[in-house]
Amino acid sequence: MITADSTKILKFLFEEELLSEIQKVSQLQKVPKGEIMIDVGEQVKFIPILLEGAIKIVREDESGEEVLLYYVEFGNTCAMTLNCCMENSTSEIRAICEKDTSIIMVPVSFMDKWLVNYRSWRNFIFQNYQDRLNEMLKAIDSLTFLKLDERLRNYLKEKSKVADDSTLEVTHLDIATDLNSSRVVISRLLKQMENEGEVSLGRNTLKIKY
Amino acid sequence: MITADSTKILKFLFEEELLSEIQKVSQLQKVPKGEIMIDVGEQVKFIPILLEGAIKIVREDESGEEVLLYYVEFGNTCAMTLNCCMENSTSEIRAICEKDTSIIMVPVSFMDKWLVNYRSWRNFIFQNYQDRLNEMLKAIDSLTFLKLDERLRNYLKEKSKVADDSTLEVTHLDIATDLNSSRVVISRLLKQMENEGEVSLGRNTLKIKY
DNA sequence: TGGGAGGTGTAACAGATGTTACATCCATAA
DNA sequence: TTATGGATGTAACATCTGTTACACCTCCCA
Repeated sequence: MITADSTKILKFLFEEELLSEIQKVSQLQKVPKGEIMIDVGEQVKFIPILLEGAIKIVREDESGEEVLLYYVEFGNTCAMTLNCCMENSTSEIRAICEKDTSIIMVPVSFMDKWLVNYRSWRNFIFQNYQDRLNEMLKAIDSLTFLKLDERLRNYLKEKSKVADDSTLEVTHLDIATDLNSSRVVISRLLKQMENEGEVSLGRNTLKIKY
Repeated sequence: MITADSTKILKFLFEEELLSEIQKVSQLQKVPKGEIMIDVGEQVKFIPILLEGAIKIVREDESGEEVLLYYVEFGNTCAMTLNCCMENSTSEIRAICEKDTSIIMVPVSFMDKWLVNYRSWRNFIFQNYQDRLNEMLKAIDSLTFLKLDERLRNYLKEKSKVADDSTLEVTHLDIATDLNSSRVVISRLLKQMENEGEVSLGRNTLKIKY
């Protein structure tokens, strides 16, 4: 059970009746920046809907190497998670809070009933699957067709969009991890970009200039 | 309208009543090996369900470079296509017949009604979204974490599984295109694999030894 | 206040992949 | 039969990315 106020900002997504159902059965969770919300191998029994903040979704292989897949923002859910909560399998991805975040947790048991009863719920679920497929496609494009310098540019642009700030608080190592590269390589490329006037660099910060 | 026989082999997926609805409203299409079924930028107004054969799904960038995403086989549909037929957008991918193929084309207008009325249809659609997301994840893993020689091995294994034959009819250029690499590089790696006894090479053919 | 941990800069080198160039081989159409 | 185009083999080289090593800086805590 959560307050009606919490769900009100989702009224552009769901009809009144569904909103009050959501409100009745869900829990509100606040997760601070940097915290791992869902980790690889965990069971998930809730459908998370993002009220505020942003979550970054990361893939990890057996040897512990990572790569950033995409961000989930306000009003969306993570289809990769739907995946595992419907199949009763474990998470293939890690979800990390990029900002302080509030999410509504809907028990997965309502999924099917709402699909039948609410068109808006069907739309929501499908829209999310489609958005996630498109994000994955973008990730594949980037990995396949772009060199690291372009991937880096896109990464910084996207990250600054999510942060809504052209100054980012990141280390070169953070970036290297997200791009599955190495710190030295990222430092090299960033220095080049600085020389070209694309960014300015500082300890733990980086400003994108337009 | 198609014959009842055509849909009978899908009875492990759908209940009797839905099967007969499908039969009433669908069209059967046969597409020969090598033909492009759906191309980038095309509108799709049918949900394709594969009865026989296999389809390979390929991503292309603006400059015409390609990469293989995954195969769709018997009893499945292509979620990337669902995507575009539901949103009324155009296809982001190309679908090419890997073998002679029969598909049922279901008009997209039935999608929503069946979602409400048939649990088996809901399961089918969600299972497909999830399978496709997992295939995309596999593609990302491969592109991110593997060197080209391992990607090549996986590619050959997968292709031989789909063909159900350890002898493949392919040129080195075909392979290079699917992996977004270059012919010379693939020839080099294949020659190495031949020297290690992993494959034997011939003109237009390649046999995988175990 | 001194020392350690983590962040950044840079050079030198290694390995993987892509490119160019050219030879040869095979199948088939003229 | 010969000519042509596509397929393959191979060498030499270019480029991108990763690795290792080390210097130096900043911050914070003992």
